[in-house]
Amino acid sequence: MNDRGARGASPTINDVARLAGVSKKTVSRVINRSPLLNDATRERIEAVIAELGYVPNRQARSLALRRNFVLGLIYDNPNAQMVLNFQQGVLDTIKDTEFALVIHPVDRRSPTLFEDIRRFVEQQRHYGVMILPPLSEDDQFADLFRELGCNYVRMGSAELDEPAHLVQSNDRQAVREAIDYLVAQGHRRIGLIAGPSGFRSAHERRQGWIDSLVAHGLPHDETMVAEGNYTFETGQSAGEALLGRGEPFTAIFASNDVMAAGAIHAAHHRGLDVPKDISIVGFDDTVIAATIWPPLTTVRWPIRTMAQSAARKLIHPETAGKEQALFPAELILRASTEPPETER
Amino acid sequence: MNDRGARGASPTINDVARLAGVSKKTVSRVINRSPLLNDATRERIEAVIAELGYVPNRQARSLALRRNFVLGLIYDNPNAQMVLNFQQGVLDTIKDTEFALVIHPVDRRSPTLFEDIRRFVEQQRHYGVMILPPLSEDDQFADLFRELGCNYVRMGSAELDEPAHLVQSNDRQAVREAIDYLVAQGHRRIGLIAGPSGFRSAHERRQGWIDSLVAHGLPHDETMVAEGNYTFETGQSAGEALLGRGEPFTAIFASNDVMAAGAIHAAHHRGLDVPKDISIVGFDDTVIAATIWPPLTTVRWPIRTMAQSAARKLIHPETAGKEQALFPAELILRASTEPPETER
DNA sequence: TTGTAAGCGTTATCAA
DNA sequence: TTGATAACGCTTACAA
Repeated sequence: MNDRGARGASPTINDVARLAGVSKKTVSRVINRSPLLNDATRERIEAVIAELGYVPNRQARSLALRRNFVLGLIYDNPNAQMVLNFQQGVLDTIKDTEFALVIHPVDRRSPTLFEDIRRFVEQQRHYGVMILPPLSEDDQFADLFRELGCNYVRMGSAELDEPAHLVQSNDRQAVREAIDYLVAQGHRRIGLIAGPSGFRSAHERRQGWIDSLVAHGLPHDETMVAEGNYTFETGQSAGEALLGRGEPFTAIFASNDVMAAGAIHAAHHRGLDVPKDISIVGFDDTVIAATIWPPLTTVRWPIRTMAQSAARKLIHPETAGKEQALFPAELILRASTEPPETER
Repeated sequence: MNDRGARGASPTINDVARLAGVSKKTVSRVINRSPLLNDATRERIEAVIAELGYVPNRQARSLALRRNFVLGLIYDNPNAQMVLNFQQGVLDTIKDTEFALVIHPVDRRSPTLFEDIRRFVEQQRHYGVMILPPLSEDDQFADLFRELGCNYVRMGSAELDEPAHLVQSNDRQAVREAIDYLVAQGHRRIGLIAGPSGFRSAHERRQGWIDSLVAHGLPHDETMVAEGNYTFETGQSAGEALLGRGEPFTAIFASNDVMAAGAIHAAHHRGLDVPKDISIVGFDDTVIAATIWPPLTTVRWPIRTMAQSAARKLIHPETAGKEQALFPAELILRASTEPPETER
C-alpha cells in the first residue's frame, strides 16, 4: 500500500511494521516503551527502526494524543542576557525529551498585544506557556491562559500566583541585603535609582531599599530617589539628578545593571571616581556587570535555574505545586563598591 | 457524531461544517481562501467560525499537508544581543503568518553536537532551519541538512553558500573602512585583537585590517596582533599583551565589542586614557558598545535585517535565490576614538 | 503478548 | 461551486 521509493519521503510506522512483520500497534508499543512486549519482538523491531532510520512523526503523534509537545515562551524584555539565560534554562530541562521551545517576543506597547498573545496560544496549542516580567505581572494574561485551557508559569518578583504557576525571585529581600552590605561598609546616605512605576520588580526593589534603611534608622525620602525605566539613558539622567541634589550620596543602588552603568557614566561626567567618591550597586548580574569599568557589585538572579523549574512545572503539572517556587538571589561583590572616605 | 459539550475541547472543522450545513471540505476552502467559493457560503461559514471561535488545528494541518510550518534556529553564540536580534528579525517576518520559531541553542564543544543537531532536525521536521556563526561556517552541517532534506539558511561573514542558503555580512570590507577611518584621523600604528583562529569572521576581520594597512603603506606584522576568543577576559589579556610590546600603538581594533571592552580595561589598568592616549574600535555594536566608558566606536552589523531575509528565504524557497545575500555593515562613531596626540 | 478497527482534524482527489 | 471518500501517521479500545 505504502510503496515508498527513493523519493525522499521518510519511513513511517507502516514501513517499520511491514519490514518487521508485525502490526503497527506493536511498533507503536516499542516507540512508547510499553512494558508488555516480547523482548525478541522488541529487538527485531528496534533493528528495523535503526536500519530504516525511522523517526516517529511529531505531528501525527500530537494529533492522535491530542496534545502538542511544545512549550511557549512569551516576553517583552529589554534585557537580552536575561531572556537568553531563560531560554537556555528551558532547553536544559527539555533536552532529551520530545518537547520543543517556541518563542514569542511581543511589544508591550502594541495596541494589539492582548490579541497577539491570544492568537499565539490558540494557534500553537502549547503544552504550556511561560511568561516573563513585566508581562507576567499582569493578571489579565494569566486569566487568558486559563480561559484558553492552556497551562502556564509566570516568572516574577512577587507572589503573583500559586506555586504551580510561578517561579519567583525575592528581589525585595535581595536588595535589602545589598543595602545592608553598604551600611555595614559605613555608608549612611544611599540613593535609589528606581525602576519604572508600572513594574512589580521596581516596586519590590524599592521596598527592599526602604526595608534596610528603616531597619538601620537611616533616612529615606523622595529626594533620595530618581526613577528610570531600566534603560541606560534613563539610568544616566537619574544618576545626574541624584548627584546634583543637595547633600551628596556616598552610594547609589540602581534597580538594574544597565541603569547602574548609566549612573557610572553620570558620576564620571561630574568628575567623580567610582568607587572612591561614590559606590554603585546594580541588579541582574548581566554580562554588562563584569564588563563595565569598574566591574559592578550587583545582585545575581538565578534565572537559568528558575527557567529549568518553570519548564519542569509545565511538563509535570501533577507535581508542579510541590516544586520550589522561590529562588533566592545573591549579592556579587565587585569593584564598584568600597567603604566611604570617612571610614577609610 | 462529534458531540462536543462544555468539556473544554475546542471546536473542529466538523463542528463548523455541521452548524453551517456544509461539508468540511467547504469549510476547508474557507480556511485556505480558495477562490472558487460562493460568497454567500463563505460569509455564512465565516460567521459560524467567528461564533464558535474556531481555530484550525496546526497538527492536523501539518499532517495532511505533509509539512510543518515551523522554522528552526540553531546557534551557539556567546553574544546574547546578537542572538536576540536575530530571533526578533525572524519574528518580524513570520508575524501574521502561520509559522512558528523553534530555537535550539547548542554547545559547540559537546562531543554529541552533530548528533544533537541531527536529532533536532529529524524530530521537528522543520520547514527550514537557520544556523548562526560560528556553527554556520562548518560545511558538515549544511551537508547534514541537505542529507535530511531540510531547507536551510546560513548566516556568515563570507560567501559560504549559494544566495538561496546564505545571508552574508561583509566583515572584511567593514573592518577595512573602520581602519581607513583611523588612518584618516592620523593613526599610523594600529594594533589588532584578532578573534579565535577557528572562526571565519575572525579571519575576515583580520583581512580587513590588513587590506587597509597595505593600501596605506602602513606596517602590519604578527607583533601587532594578539589573539582572543571573543570573550571579555581574552580581550583584556590581548590588550595587555599589545600595550606591553615595544613601540606603542595609538589605536587598536578589536574583533568584537566585548574584547574591545576588555582592551579598554587593560588600557585603564596601565594608566592610559581612552581615547586621549589610545583609540579603540570594536565590532558588533552590541548594547555594551553604548554602555561602557567611553562609548565605543564600532561596526554595526544589520543582524535583524539579515534575519528577516533569512526567514523569507526559507518561507519562499522559490524566490530565495533572488533575494539579497549581502548585507553591508556601517561604522558607528562614538567617543572611544579621536586623532592621535601628534595630530592634535 | 499481539492485532484489528476506529479515530484524531485536516487536505486531496475526483465526481457531481 | 460543492461534497463523498480516502488519505496523512499515529494512538486507543477492545478483541484474540
